[in-house]
Amino acid sequence: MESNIDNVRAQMRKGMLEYCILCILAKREAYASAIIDELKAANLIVVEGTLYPLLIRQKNQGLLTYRWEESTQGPPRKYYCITDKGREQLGDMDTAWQEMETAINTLRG
Amino acid sequence: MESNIDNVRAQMRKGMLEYCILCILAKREAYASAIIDELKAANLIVVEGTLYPLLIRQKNQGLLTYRWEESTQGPPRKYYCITDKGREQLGDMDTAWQEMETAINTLRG
DNA sequence: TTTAGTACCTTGTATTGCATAGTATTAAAA
DNA sequence: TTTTAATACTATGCAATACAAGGTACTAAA
Repeated sequence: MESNIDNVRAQMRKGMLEYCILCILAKREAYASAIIDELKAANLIVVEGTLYPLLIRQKNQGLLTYRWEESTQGPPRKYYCITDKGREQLGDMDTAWQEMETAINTLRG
Repeated sequence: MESNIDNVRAQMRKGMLEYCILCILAKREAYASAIIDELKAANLIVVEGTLYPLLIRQKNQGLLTYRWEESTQGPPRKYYCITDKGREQLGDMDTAWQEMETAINTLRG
């Protein structure tokens, strides 16, 4: 049986990963593995099979673009960067996040 | 077409309502309509069809109990109150929430 | 006795998030 | 030359949420 808190975390995380991706790419462009590393550094464990569909979806929504860059350590890397539309969406997400923080503080206080 | 921020809010909210219910009931027992009112006061709009199944599930998980109380303004009310197990779960959820806050601050900072 | 207000509950469904598992490509290392 | 490590990508499907819509039942007032 799965521990309860794991499920709680999983549920809370839903809808947050897209926000996290935009947060990362708002600071600098990055390729998938680097994004995964940064998420891991923030204690959010994400695997490739989770991240790629998200990146593709955000790219298709016009929130991201990408460019190829050669690497001496394997195949070319796909560097994603945020678009103007992506920054706009990120602003909306900041707002939503702050509202959620406010709501929790109101209820918990 | 639905506005983007509404969708963002909806996604972020997923998984948060159970936490919010426990937050409310940790302060005082309440019946469904009162819970909806308090959620609304925190800018979280929830309808009955959403709340009732959640309350029933949390009751079945042993997180809540309830007692009936007569009302002079209509049918009896079902007052829910949080159990010890519910407070334990609430503690886990507080932890998960704080971890999420930390993660976002790390990524956004 | 009908109507309005309050309260509780159920069912079905759209959405969709994301995990699992597997494939393909490149270059360096053995 | 073969293996390994790093990277990119796809397909499939489970699990879970929250909402919409509809139903039941009790009380009091018109």
